[in-house]
Amino acid sequence: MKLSKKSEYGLRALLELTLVHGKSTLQRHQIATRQHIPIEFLEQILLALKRAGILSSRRGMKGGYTLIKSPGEITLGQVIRILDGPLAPIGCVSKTAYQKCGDCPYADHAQCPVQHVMGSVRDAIADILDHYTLNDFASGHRKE
Amino acid sequence: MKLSKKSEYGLRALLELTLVHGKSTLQRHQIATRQHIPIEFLEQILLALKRAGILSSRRGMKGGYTLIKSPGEITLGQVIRILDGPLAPIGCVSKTAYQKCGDCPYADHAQCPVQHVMGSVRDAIADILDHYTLNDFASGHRKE
DNA sequence: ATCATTCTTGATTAACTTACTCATATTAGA
DNA sequence: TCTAATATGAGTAAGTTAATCAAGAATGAT
Repeated sequence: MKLSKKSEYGLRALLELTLVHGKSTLQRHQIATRQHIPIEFLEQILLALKRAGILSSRRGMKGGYTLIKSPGEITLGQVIRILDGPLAPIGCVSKTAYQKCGDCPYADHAQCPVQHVMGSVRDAIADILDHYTLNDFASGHRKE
Repeated sequence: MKLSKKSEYGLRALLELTLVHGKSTLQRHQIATRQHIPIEFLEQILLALKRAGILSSRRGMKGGYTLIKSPGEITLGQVIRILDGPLAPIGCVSKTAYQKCGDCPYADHAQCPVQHVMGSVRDAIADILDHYTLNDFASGHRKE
């Protein structure tokens, strides 16, 4: 049930970008020093987020990274799915990346007790993270 | 956010023991074949659960494993903590195994946005798993 | 007592994942 | 064209997961 460093760093990097959103861009070394993230690892993370359409970048002098969407439209759930994969504790209860469990002894999957509990765990996690935006994150509390 | 095979196997093994609880004991090979679990790996899991005081065992002919407590008193949260460690997504929000995050740039930990969200995720997970007993698990739904 | 059966313990391992690092592009601005 | 920045891909050390193996110790049956 762990959040990887990759996701943690990713969230912290996006936090910095949220704080300056609309005002300026940030370069990787600025993000790295502000959040104590190893710079080369941070780079990979930023590029993954870029490929996923969450931020854009410019090279050369005056280059840097910016959020491409408004921080109110990006949820932590989206970010963690990009960097860590599905939120679900096991593949067979994932809604965004379902995978059937090969060795499950329950022919009728709906009867599997593991699937039953883990389904509710997944829903509880997703309910929080898919409604928690970068704005909520930056202000320290969820809106609504 | 993954549940390990170890915990999954552990839960499925305890399910079998719950089904025969009060009636008979089960040997490791019975559990292994009923739930398609590699037998030597299962053994490690059963012994960990034994050391944790959840089940007892007898050697020799007519040996086997039994639940030492009533299935209504054992929660999935307990089992997963034994086999996988804390439920919390990051150490700094664990209530049963707190660990401060060394590189966190927030001097005042209560101000850390990551800690804030992950705290509620932890609570949501624990709220489900710490109230879900082996009885609920075996019958496929939570009591209350 | 002895033997087969079953749990017990500890060591070992192959494959995978995590968290990086490094080298080498490529692009943009001065 | 020189320099500051991002881009890309390969490589790696350490740790975790999911087992496997071998040898020991307790129990019951004969």
